[in-house]
Amino acid sequence: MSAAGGAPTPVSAPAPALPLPRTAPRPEPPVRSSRATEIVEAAQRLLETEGAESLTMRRLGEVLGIRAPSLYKHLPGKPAVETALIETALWGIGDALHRVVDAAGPDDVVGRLLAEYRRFALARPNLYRLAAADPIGRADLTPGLEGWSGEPFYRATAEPYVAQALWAAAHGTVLLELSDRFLPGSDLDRTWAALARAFTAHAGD
Amino acid sequence: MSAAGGAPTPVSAPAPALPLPRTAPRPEPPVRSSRATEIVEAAQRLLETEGAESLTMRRLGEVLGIRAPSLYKHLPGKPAVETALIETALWGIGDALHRVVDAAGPDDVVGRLLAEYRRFALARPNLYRLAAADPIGRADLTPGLEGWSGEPFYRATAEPYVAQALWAAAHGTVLLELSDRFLPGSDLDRTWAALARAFTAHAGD
DNA sequence: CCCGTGGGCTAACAGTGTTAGCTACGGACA
DNA sequence: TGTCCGTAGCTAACACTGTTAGCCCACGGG
Repeated sequence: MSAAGGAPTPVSAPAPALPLPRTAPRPEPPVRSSRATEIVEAAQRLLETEGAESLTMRRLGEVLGIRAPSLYKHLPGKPAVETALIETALWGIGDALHRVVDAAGPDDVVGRLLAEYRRFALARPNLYRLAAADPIGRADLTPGLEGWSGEPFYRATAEPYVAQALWAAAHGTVLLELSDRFLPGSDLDRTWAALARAFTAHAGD
Repeated sequence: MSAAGGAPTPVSAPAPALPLPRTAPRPEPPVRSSRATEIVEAAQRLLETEGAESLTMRRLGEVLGIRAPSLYKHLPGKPAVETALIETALWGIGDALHRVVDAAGPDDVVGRLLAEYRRFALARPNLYRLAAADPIGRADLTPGLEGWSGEPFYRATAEPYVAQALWAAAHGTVLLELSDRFLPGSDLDRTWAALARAFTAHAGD
């Protein structure tokens, strides 16, 4: 999987220079009280079944048979709920993608990675959108989680900046697909295929 | 600008099959009353200077020397203000990108296009984020605007699905850069360069 | 003169996140 | 057994959001 080797060898690039965690360990999930865990799980169900606009403190209390202010006995506020959900998403994505990179040989790692990324996001659209919402409370995230969850892209490309570009491209494509913003009638499989092709070596051309 | 032209000829692909507007005319901006125009302009200033959370009807009235309910004499509601701002963004992006494709010869069109896309978004971060927010009120957008503003990507790649992938990739990269979600210490110029390289023909390799 | 309309106003409603303060239960300890 | 204290619920309330109803005044045309 070096330079002139077999398949994935991405676009040749100038010298990489960036301190990167190559095999960061999976971070430890934070310890939460059992009731807090129940609340977060209920929030996730609520988010997926009824959408982001229904994820309100009063509604969340309602599905738990509780009034909204009581939630504050277990969690400091709504941002904490959202952060917990974002972490759920990041752990899920990280596990799924690492699994793909572990399993697949180096033939078409990029394609498999993109497929899994897409599959994950489409299966939990509201959760993915929440995690993609702009002002991520990075200070409150489990340290190392964000990096670890994106690491499979680095493992699959072997060049840091290509990895970042690939990750960003996957992110953007998923977002546009979720928001249904591609031209009506588009065959999105082909869009994803074009993306994979762009990030795969063109030795056979 | 046909198929077997000069340089940009991207990744070779199977048969494209999608009804695509190749040179859609620039849509007509909607006619708004002069007061409504003032309001939208004030909203844009407010959005850029104070951020999205300050874009509230009361605050918007305040900067205009007016109470919030009076705004409803000119515009049907807040979604209408946001739609107007999104249209502003789309027209701006479309004009800027078409200009690039018009001017640049076919050498490194992709790179120039990406650079301009990035420049535009970074100059108006809050506006771009607003336009990127998920549930775009497509029904209320000026017809043809969305397609026209993305058309430069099609002109630059000559293959529809590569164009979609490139557009999505640019979108995702901008969003991550705006949200500061790349690894700290990253040289984003290099990330963008890697993206451009991935979508450029590798004839010289 | 009268009348309508454009463009402002206040009051109010339903909904949001959040805080303060009360209360009831349940387990630990003297 | 009696006391105490923390846990986990509650109601009332505040400040904020978008939005509607209804009032009022100035201006311009028949």
